[in-house]
Order: sequence, then structure tokens, then C-alpha cells
Amino acid sequence: MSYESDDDDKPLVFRRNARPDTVKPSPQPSSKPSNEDVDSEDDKPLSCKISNVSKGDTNHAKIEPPGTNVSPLLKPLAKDEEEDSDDEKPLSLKYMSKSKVGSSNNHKPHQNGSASNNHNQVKNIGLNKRPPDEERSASVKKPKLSDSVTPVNHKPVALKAETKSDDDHDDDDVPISQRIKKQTASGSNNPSPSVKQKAVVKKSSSSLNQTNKKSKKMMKQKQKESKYSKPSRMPPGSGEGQKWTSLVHSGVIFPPEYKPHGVKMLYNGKPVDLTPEQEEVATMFAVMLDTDYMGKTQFKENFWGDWQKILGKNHTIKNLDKCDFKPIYEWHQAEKEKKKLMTTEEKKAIKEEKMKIEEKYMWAIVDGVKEKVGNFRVEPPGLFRGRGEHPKMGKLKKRIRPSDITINIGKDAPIPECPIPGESWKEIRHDNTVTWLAYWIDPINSKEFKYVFLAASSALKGQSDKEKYEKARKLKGYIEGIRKAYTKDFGSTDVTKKQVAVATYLIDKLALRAGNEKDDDEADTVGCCTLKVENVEPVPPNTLKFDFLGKDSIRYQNDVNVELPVFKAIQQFRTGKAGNDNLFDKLDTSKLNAHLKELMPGLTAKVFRTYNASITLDDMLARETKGGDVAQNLAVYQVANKEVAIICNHQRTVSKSHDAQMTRLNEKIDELKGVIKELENDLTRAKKGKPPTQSSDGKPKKNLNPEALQKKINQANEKIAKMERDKESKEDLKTVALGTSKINYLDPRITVAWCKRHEVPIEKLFNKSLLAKFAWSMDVDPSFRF
DNA sequence: AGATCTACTTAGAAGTCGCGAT
DNA sequence: ATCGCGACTTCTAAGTAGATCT
Repeated sequence: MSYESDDDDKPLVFRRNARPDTVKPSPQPSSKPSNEDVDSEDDKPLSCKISNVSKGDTNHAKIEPPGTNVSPLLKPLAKDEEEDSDDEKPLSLKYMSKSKVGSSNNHKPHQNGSASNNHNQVKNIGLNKRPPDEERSASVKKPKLSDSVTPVNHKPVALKAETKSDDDHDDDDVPISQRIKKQTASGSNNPSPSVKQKAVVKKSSSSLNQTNKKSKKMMKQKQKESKYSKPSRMPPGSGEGQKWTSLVHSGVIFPPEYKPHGVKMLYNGKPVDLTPEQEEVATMFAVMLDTDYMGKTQFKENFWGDWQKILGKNHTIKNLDKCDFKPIYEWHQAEKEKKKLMTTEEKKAIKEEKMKIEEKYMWAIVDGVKEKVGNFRVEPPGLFRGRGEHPKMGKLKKRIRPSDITINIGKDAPIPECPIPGESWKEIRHDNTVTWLAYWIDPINSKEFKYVFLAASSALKGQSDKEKYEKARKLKGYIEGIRKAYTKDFGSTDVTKKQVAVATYLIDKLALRAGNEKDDDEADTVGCCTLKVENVEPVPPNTLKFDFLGKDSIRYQNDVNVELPVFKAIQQFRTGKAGNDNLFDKLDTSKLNAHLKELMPGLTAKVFRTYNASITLDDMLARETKGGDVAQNLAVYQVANKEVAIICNHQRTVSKSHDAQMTRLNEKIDELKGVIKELENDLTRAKKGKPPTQSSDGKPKKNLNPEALQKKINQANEKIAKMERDKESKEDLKTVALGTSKINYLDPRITVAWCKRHEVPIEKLFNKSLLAKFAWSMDVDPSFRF
């Protein structure tokens, strides 16, 4: 079957030929034949197309012909569908198994951040429901509510025992569902005061300090939004962009001060004295001696530039080439070795010591719920490790001090004690419209910030994750119309319109990223809107050869047959331009996104990636699951996961030992084959009543009966078969990173529901971290489809 | 209308852990 | 007991995108 009609399309040469090839040292053989056959249909999700094509099936990279897609949800979402997720269920049903109502000790903050279901859980009294998805974060950017800056002069109040209340190891696990539920929607009476805290957590005066200007703006946005958002269930008291009501945490922890080792490097073959500061930077370089950065001139130049500043004008060291960092490198290796050789107990003790110090920084209390903090450790100084050909690689990333750090915390919360005596924070804010706990200016690029956020397991993150997937699901209801619309615009005489149409097509079909503009002081990578003429080569009659460096300087290479109008359009956009001119000269991401928003509220380019990834998984699982055993089902899942990873171009560098590992596998297989031969020989003899032959090493063999021998042979054969499978999948996945899509693109509810339907334990697919991150999805109905 | 600022998600690599094979 | 490997965790770079400024 397949497609409609005309043969303007040839076999779609849609191969991801050389997957790997980053600019990095991951030289790759290219061209891997990609996967399985799937018969072609035009309205299949992307994934299927890709696989089709790889085999050279006839196919048409056509845009969804209207009406061919069978999905019942292919229409602008009806209200009920939009909300079907589970927001409309009575609360009691939604999270039932997890929350316990009423309890003795609701004065304790709930603790979050662990995957396990703890049955000792306390349920906060408040039956408040978290406000519905869209209202909470969604599209509207809110006015700053507070921003009230507290001058740094304050007596620090230590947040001590409160975070680590007596038993925080066992209340570690409030399921997120419970937390979410608790997140007050009827906000004003914060139901979960953590009484144990010294600084009582109160609701903060949310929207008090808006400026007039800001409120006006807000109104405007509200109007716009109201077209599509659910009626607000927000209580009057809570502000639009409010992310939390109370926030308590302990700030951040700093890396230890530099301890000079005194190992002397050589200059011109002679040892040189360095001050601790100079030595510190030299050591940063020395420990990178065995990385690929050493082969990069840019890296060394940048390092030298920054180090020279620290060495000073008249220093003996005048030329990096005459420096020998080996002694320091070797010292460092020895230190590592020492560490490795420590006994388990020693290691354990050290770890525990560290834990003890860090414990209080690990947690924040958000609206009375104890949540894990994601990155409470300030980044240590080092040399900047930019990816690809980053112009700033090798530059010194200076040490961050408390005076660089801005803390965001609840108005009523104690201000975290500065962990370095005698120093103090740069600034304290009380901004409840943002989720960050602290930030500092990126020392490499002063235009950028480094933030401290809550961990992925937090309710705040979980909520926005869920919103992301709900938005992607909403796209399902619009996609048909959108495809129709851009297909129509391929022929537009308005060049801008035409470019928007083609760009949208690429984003939809190839899951390209939006492609924001980049500065000159960043690696030269592109996304859809920033594609250069030289990145897309049209090969008649209708093939486009893509080759560019995308995010993280990962190479994207793909040959794809497209509809003729797209092909022609690309040719047109290229004419009269140089190779490094922009392909889409009338376009940037904000124009593109502005256009997308007209098609669907809240729609942006990145939603297509989420949508295509999730719909592909859902579709493939549905089609390929054949009701086998758990192992077979897991294999099905992995194939689907891999498909998604390929669509999204999630790559990893081939491990250094990959080849060696393959060789070893082959050797083992050969060895087994030899064993089988011998066994077969013995079997023949045994059948004739003869004793087995001498084994090669001369040891006597047991005289086995034919049945036993046959059994051994079968076992060995099975083992070989398994090893062959392992080999294949290993080779197959050597450059494919499965994790990224699981973490960021695949709606966990698809996985959870599928597991429920096919009796696959969810733990086989989600590790502890993922279970914690996706706690919000665990109670999904088994019939859930994306 | 573009530039800049801000906040947040997405990404691969490096580091660590733990388990099975030897 | 040791090794080797994959799984998982940590780290931080590099994206997207909305808001605000000029």
C-alpha cells in the first residue's frame, strides 16, 4: 500500500547516513543501514517514514494528506479532550493510591526527591488542588512581583535542623502526586506550615508590588490567554506568575579553597617556582593533558592568554611550548590512584563526612514541601570546556565567591548563612515569580547566568514537565491543519510566508531545532532558522542533503526526499547567495514562533520535537507490541526508543573500548563454536557407544549420555544466539544515545500506561531518577494514549 | 524591529558505582 | 579478589523562548 499516486517521488533516500561525526574526536564510519522495514504510509509519524526510507521503499515525504490520519483526536481539541489527562478527575481518584489523608504529623515538611513510595507518608491536610496546568506557568510571562532586594547586610539565620528534621530519611518520599495535590490552589491559606521550621513559612504577599506598567501588560496578556485557557481556578490572592508562596533553603556550597601541592613543572627543562595562584591554573591545564583539547590551538592560546595574566609580565615562563606540565600531571594521576586504592570503609567515611556537610544544602522547602535542590554546588574554577570549535575553550573559569551570588528566597525565610566566614552574598531577592534559588554571572560569558534550581523530582519541575507534554498532545489536534496550511504556503508568492512554510515543514518532518541567532563568541552551530546555504544541498530531482553542526556541535547528516515544491523553494532561497549566507533570510525564531502561535496557542518550534518523539513512541509501541514476554516487550520498547533517538539526532561518542569489546565478543563466539563442534563429535560417538575424544588440554572428559550432550549443545547454541544479538544491538546503538529522549521528549505516561497494559514492571524502563522525575505520571490510566 | 536580558529546558561527557565474569 | 563493563549520577554547556529595552 502506501501512498497516493504520482511518482514524482523516487525512493526516498532518507538515510541518516553518517550518524556520528561530531566535530569532536569521534571519527566515525558513516552510513549505517538503518533499521527495520515498515511499510510506508504517508500519514505515519515521522519515525516510520524514516525507517521506511532507509530501506529505499517507495515513499513520499508528503505532508499529511488531510483526513488520512485515523487518529480520533485529529481535530482541534475539544475541551474535554484537552483536559482528559486527569485534571478533571476528582482528586481522590487521581492520586489515590499514593496519598494518605489526614495524619498525625503534618507539621513536617514533606520531603521530595525520592522515587520510592513510602507508606509512612504524611499527607498535608490541605486538600487544595494545584492549579490547573495552563494557569500556572504556561505561556504568559508574568510581571515581576517582588524583586524586593534586601541589602546584604543581615545577620544570617541558619536554616538548620529544620531541613534535616529528625527523620528526614524516612519521610524522603512523598510521591509527587501528593505534593502536587497539596500545592495550594486556594492559595491563601497555605495548608502546610512546616511547624518545625524556626522561621515560620508563611505565604508571601504575592502580587503586592506590581508596578502599574506591569499590571497593564499583564491584563493584556490575560485577555489574550483567556481565549484558550481554562477558567482560572486561581484564588484571588495568588498572582499570575507566582511559582511559590514560601521558599526556604540554605543557599549554595562552595568548592574548597585551593591547596597547593608544590609539585614543580618544568620550563625549558628546569623546575619553576609558582605562586599558589599560578600553580592552581597550571594544574588545571596539567590535568587536561590527556584530553583532546591539547590538540586544539584555540584551547592553548586561550589558556596561555589567561595564565600569562596571572604569571605577570616578567615571569620566567614566556612560552607555553617550553612548558612541561608532566610532573603535575603525574602527581595528579598518582592522587587519583591513591584514591582508588583506599579501602571501601575509608571511602565510605569520606563520603559520609561530605554528606554531613552537604545535607542541609540538598533540600529546599517549597510551600511546606521538602524538595531536592538540583545543583547546590557552585561550579569550581577550571578551564572552560566548550564543545566543538568554541572560541572560548581553554579560558580560565574563575572561582566564584559568595559576593558573586544572588540568593532568591521567601520573604519570611531565614537568609542562608554564607558558608565562607567573613564574606557575604551579593544580593538577596524575594521573587516568587521565578523558580531559581540562586544565580551568579557566568564567568566565561558575562551576558549569561548560572542558576541553581530545584531537582527534576520536585513538584515545580514535574508540573512544568507535564504542561510541556500536554501542550504537545494539544498539537496533535492541530497538526493536520498546520500541515495543510504550510503545504499550501509552499507555493506562496510572499517569500517570507514561503520561508515560514518551508521552515515549519523541516521542523515538523525532521525534528530540527528552531535555531536561534548566535554570537561570534560561541561555537558556530545552526538550527532550522539559521541554516546556511551550504548546509542544505538540493540534488535533483527532489533530494535535500543536510549536513550541519547542531546543538553541542553534533553533526546532523541526512538525505531526504521532499515534495517538489519544498525542493524548488530551497533552490530558490539559495539562488544568488554565498555558501555561508542564511538560507532563510527573511526568518528568525521569533518570527517563526509568532507565526506558530497563530496556528495554536502556545505553539513554538520545540513543541514539534516533543510531539513527534512522543507520538512516535506511542505509535510504535501500539503497533509493535505483540504480547510476548517481558523481555520481548522490552525489546520492542528499545526499538521504539531508538527510533526516537535517531529522529532527534541524539548521539553519543563511541566508547574507546568499543572495538576491543566487539573483538572479544567475536572471539568468545568462535570459542563457543569450537566447543560445539567438539560436543557434536562426542555426541556422534556417544550414540555409537564410543567414549568422547580427548579434550585438547588432555584432561579426561566425562562420559556423558547423548541426551546430556545434546542439551549442552543446545545451551551453547542459545548462548551464541544471545551473543550475536548483543553484538548486533551493541553495534547498532554505539552512536545512539537513548537516554536523552527518555528524559526530555517521551511523555512518561505513554511508557507507564504501556507497562500497565503489558505487565512490564516500570522499573525495567525507568531508573530511580526517572521514577522520581516522573512521579506525576505514575497513576495514569492504562488506556492512556498520547 | 532588533538587541539584550532573563529564565528555563535540553544535551553529551565525565565520573562513580555496583555487579557478573573470571 | 579483581577486572571490565554498563548503568546511573553529576556536571555544566548549549540550546529555546518570552520579556523588556532601545
